[in-house]
Amino acid sequence: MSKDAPGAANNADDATPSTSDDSVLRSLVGYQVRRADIAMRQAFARRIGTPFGLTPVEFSVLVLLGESAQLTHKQLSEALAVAPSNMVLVVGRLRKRELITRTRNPDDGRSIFLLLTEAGQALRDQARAEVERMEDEMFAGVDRQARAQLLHTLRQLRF
Amino acid sequence: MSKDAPGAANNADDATPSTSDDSVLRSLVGYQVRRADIAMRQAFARRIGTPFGLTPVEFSVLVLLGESAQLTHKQLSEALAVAPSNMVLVVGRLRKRELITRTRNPDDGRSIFLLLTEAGQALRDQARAEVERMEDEMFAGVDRQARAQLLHTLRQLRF
DNA sequence: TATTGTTATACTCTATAACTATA
DNA sequence: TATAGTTATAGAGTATAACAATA
Repeated sequence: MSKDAPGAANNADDATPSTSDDSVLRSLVGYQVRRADIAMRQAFARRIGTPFGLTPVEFSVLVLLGESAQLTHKQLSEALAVAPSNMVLVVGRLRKRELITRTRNPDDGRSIFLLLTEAGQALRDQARAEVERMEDEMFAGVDRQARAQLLHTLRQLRF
Repeated sequence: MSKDAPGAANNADDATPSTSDDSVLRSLVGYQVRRADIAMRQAFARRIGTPFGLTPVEFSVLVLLGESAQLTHKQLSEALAVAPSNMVLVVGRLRKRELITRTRNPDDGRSIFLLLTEAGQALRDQARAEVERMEDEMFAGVDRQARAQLLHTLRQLRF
């Protein structure tokens, strides 16, 4: 089916000897997912991380708070698979930049509602637009149907 | 353009409030790839890492050396996107366990050829079989065509 | 007693700089 | 001078244990 892009065979003294491109690693999903993750995190760092001063997790927190106000540390922690102790640090950084504020939960004194400030909303909008441009460019050669199926298949992963 | 995935509104006292499952994060490839990577690394740790004492990179080194004898540190480093200084540590661990051996390159005294021992080959075969079983299970609900297309699309990523 | 947020800490991965020996 | 391997180290990300406040 897929032509599998064989590429030119390498000469023995070629500068690009047998790499992982030829390997059975190529057919392991775990390997390809890891490579894609590395590539996308590097692109994120260059396109969003440096210009906006946001890590992927910080960006995700802004997006989630932009959709549902009054999430708690715990909810963010679970949604993003970040340990509660580490989420405190993430939220602390965003709070110091006045991108989010806190209000106590009136019904349960243990938890704290987090909320985007206007600056937080503005940064979220800019960053999100840039992320979408970035992904469009990275998948420029891939038709939208294949890209949609990629998302669909990844979501079916059992873990 | 994008319909912004409204989803059902959550009750305030719902046990499953708006998580990333409802979020626009769901439609970002970078986010889904990262989730898949985390899931597959956890599964790898449980199924291969602990029983065989191998990290994903160590496993990949064994696979590459199993296919092309006499690779160098530099070649492994480039193929697996691991810094040369860190590859030294990876190879050092495998060497201490006598899974690989070293022979000097007779044509260039600077580089060193790495080679699987018999124990290294045996471990590689066992680990690789287990990895394939693991992936089959994790993609049990996904037809083989979709799984093949997943690999194909991931490989098309531009970075 | 259990849960939320928090602090402190350790551990792994990754990145960078500098050194050696060979070319 | 350039390259392969190596050492040491610093940083980021992640994981764990313990604690205070609240339920």
